[in-house]
Amino acid sequence: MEYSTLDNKILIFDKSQFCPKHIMECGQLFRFWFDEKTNSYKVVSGNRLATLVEYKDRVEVETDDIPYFINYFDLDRDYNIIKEKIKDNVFVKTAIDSCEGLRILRQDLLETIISFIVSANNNIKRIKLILNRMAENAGENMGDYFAFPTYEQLKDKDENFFASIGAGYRAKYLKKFLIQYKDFKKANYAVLATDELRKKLIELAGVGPKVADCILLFAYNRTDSFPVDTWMEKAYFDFFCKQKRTRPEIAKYFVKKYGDLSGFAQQYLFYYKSNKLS
DNA sequence: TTCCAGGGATATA
DNA sequence: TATATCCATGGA
Repeated sequence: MEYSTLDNKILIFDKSQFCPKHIMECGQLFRFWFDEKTNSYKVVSGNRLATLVEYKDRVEVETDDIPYFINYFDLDRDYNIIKEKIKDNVFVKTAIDSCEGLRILRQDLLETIISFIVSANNNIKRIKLILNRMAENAGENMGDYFAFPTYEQLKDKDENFFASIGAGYRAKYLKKFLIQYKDFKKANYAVLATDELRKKLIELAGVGPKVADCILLFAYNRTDSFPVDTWMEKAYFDFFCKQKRTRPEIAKYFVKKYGDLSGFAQQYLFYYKSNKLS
């Protein structure tokens, strides 16, 4: 996709490939805030901030770290080619039309794993609440916002800390995960093939098949993964096939169908279904 | 009051 | 390997 930079801004004129609302509100990240007064989104990734301001003819991404957010927003990928390739089904076509300009982000690994451990059997509003309280109570105060906590800031927190910010029964998973994470990070599993990497992720506390697929897609950019949650299970039965399958089997069904474009198809369908646009 | 949310861990067979 | 049950919390 074409874009340019000017001072502390990234300028994007092709709004069909970059819509702040659709990128932010599709459930792949949780630390963002919409400001009605300025019609803009603020998004925090780790300790970095970007502000997305939408105008009639363009979107401006304001940030102090332009290279980081060029990668974060995956700006060098052409989504119009992808959209054309997966429009094989009227529901996918309708889903894409409902959220054109959605992009899959390249997010920080630790923040993504923690976010999706918290997401299990939870709703987006409460996931955001829990993660923001985690940042406010353990992360660095950056003035206008709180950074997501680093591993060093989290590793000595006990289970009670995570319970106190509302994580519920996931508190013990988070504590156990942090103990496992040091060796996980050291192992450099990023070189593994997607299926092997998924197995390693599932060994982590609080990470099952669905959460692993979210980590694969949103942190490792493995677009040959297809997270199946309660909404995608509904989409499968409503739009694709009446045959009863478990969630991992539904995921395999879609990966066989969409291959390396599975993750994109999944995000369009998730946005469409979870926002009850059908 | 009951159901549900970007499910996972555990027990049981 | 396959199924059933339990799990904190808060909004609908």
